Amino acid sequence: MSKGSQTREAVLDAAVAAASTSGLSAVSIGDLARTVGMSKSGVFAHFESKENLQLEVLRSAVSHFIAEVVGPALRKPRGEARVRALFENWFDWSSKASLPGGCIFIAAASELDDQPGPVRDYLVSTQKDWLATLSQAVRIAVDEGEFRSDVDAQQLAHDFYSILLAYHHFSRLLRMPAARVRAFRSFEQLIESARVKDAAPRNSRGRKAGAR
Amino acid sequence: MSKGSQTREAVLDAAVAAASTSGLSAVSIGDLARTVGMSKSGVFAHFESKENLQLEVLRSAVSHFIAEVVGPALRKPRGEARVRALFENWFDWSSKASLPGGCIFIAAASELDDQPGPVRDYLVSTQKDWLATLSQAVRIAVDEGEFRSDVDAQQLAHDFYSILLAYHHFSRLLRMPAARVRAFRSFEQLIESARVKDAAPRNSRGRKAGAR
DNA sequence: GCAAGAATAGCACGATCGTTCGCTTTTGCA
DNA sequence: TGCAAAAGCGAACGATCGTGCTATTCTTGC
Repeated sequence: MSKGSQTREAVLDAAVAAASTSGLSAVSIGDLARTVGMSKSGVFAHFESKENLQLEVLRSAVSHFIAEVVGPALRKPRGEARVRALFENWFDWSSKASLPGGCIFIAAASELDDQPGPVRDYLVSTQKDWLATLSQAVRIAVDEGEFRSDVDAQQLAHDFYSILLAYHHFSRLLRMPAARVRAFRSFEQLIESARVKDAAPRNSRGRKAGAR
Repeated sequence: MSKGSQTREAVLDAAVAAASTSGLSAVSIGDLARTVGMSKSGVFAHFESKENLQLEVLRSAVSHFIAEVVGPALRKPRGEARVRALFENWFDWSSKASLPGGCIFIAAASELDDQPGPVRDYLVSTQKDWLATLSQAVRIAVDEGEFRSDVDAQQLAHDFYSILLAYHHFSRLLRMPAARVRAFRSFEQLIESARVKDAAPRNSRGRKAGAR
């Protein structure tokens, strides 16, 4: 890797960390230069504009997200295991050290929701991709016979998302230690209610056979 | 009301609206002065500092919230009706015209969650109050015999909150028309699972008498 | 209707913002 | 090893930020 893209990545890493705590637009190029030990113009030269810097920050975060959350989960077996991995990896990602302010996408979401432009557009597209990935994993679990066939995959993905949003809110703003427990309790409850109930054959409602 | 506090309120109303879309710290005194048709120093004179202005913006939003959400709900009968009113009023509040960027507390929450200081402190205290109000209403519904006695009031309040957070996220960022439907579906499901089930007496688990 | 006091305007300040430009240093390939 | 290209620096720009200070204008109680 050339020297240029090397420092460029260092700058982006610092910018991602800063943006997760202070927000995308609050990260100034001057601050950024100071934390990486460069001149303002030296930093600026790597990005044609501040808007482009913000885009690159999100892009960098996305590729980390894919490498640390989506990738490992896709290596898990199809079905509930993969759904769990997606959620748990996501959870870990949002509280890892390199994101001192929590999940940068959640922070960016409420910052950009009324700021039209390419940065918002990109964020929206990544969030749609992520929602699609989640509901796709749920649909696979249905196909594999682990989740009930009447499970609404999109609604379940939506519910997973809402758990993480609440965790973010309660743990970061209110510093509630119970937030993590509550989040996983809600998650387990959702999984439980989606599962095919093998142990309750007395139930009178029609059910598909227990798959494999 | 004196002329002073009159314009002061006009400034605050404009500031609340602006903060709901752009965030508290993105609202500059210059912009504010322009929208209300005053000079920068004229606006500034009403607040000793920008930090104080932000505090007053939140305080103003809180008193509106109490007047439009909490107050009317407390006038409803104790029990499920009041719980419903709290949630629905909250929902309406977060999408009313004077808050073009949605619920200002949710916006402020993710903006301030890593910015220590009096503004954050105030926001945290109001959010704790609101959570307490919600779970108190749930507890009353339990006492009245409308909700099951094993309902975890805090968890339910937490779940209500998470529905609204998700609604905010999906409707504002992703502009999903289905967000509202999903939110109310989740809400009804929570209410349903909290309700005392009069129509299912065959259930073997111990239950209290059907209370009035 | 006038005087006292509140409300607002005008101007200036230092700081910081994103951005540009010309120059120097460093890098990497022939 | 030499040299073109890449990378980084330093200074400066216009704009805007929050915040003072001093006038001037407007409100309000008598």
